[in-house]
Amino acid sequence: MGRSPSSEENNLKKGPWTPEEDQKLTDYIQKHGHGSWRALPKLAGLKRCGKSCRLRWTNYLRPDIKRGKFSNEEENTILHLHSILGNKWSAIAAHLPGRTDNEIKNYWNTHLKKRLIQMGIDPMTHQPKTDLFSCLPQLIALANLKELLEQTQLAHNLQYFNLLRQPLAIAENNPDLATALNAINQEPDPYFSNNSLQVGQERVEMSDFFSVENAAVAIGGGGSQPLQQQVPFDQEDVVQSQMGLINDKSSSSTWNLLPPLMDSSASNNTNSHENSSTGGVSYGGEGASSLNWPDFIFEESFLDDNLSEIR
DNA sequence: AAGTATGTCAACCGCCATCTT
DNA sequence: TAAGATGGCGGTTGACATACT
Repeated sequence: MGRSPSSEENNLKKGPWTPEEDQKLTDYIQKHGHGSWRALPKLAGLKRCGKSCRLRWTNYLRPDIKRGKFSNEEENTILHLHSILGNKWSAIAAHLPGRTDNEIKNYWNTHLKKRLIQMGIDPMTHQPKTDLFSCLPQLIALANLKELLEQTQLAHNLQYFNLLRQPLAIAENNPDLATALNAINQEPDPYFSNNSLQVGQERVEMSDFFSVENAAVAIGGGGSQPLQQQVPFDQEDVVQSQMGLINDKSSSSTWNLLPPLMDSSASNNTNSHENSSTGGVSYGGEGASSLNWPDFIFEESFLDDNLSEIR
């Protein structure tokens, strides 16, 4: 293990390759193959480390390297594979004949990544970015609620609420439950008694509340709305919203996880050739303003990830 | 025309996995 | 089995080109 001695330690050359060096390296490899990269520089008459030679050959001098602009198909392949593989540039390069991992990595960092960011898509997850700032009030409210739950054992007390809301009718037909209820009611409870509930330092009368939602407001949901309406308790609703299946602003979920959809009627005319060449998928730049989300958002992997969470 | 900002990409660095002894 | 050697990978840097003021 351990790293090999640096170039400076061995008085080896660094920096850009000269045409003469390129020629020496190419000539040697074409004659003898690269063999051991460590031994190669000496045999080829180069004052470079083996690693530098390997890099120069694999990324630049190799005869099968395709140079020039990436095609739309290549871009789409990179985007698709990156959504599956992440920053596995060599694995992605394996699917793009003639392209090197370094080239793909550079292209990703200088073009594709920026484009996704502009589209409001997280370049790492390939999913629409959540806007933390717009969610801040809800997040703070949730944090407050969590703290209160821990402090007052509210969760424990909510069980009493639920029992008190429904039990008698059920218990009539269920002797075991009736017995259990009796047992519970005989135990003095520090938080709930005499139809009132201890919430932090305050005692709240049960008659003020008929639902858990109202209780949530009372303990500092932070707004005029019931907390249930401020946070996406319905996970499926959120996922559907993420996938663009719900565009109804009156939906109970107020977390808008998608960046605003844009009207593409104008750009459709000017970029129809690009879209047609990419199977209707437009990844950004001038083609980014599509009314619909790019197809890769709806790919199986994306859907599976999200749907599995709510299963 | 000159200076500055920004973009691009070849090359390097350091880490890790695998191979060899 | 341990330790060194080697190749490969991903992140980062810095020189150069281009755009902007």
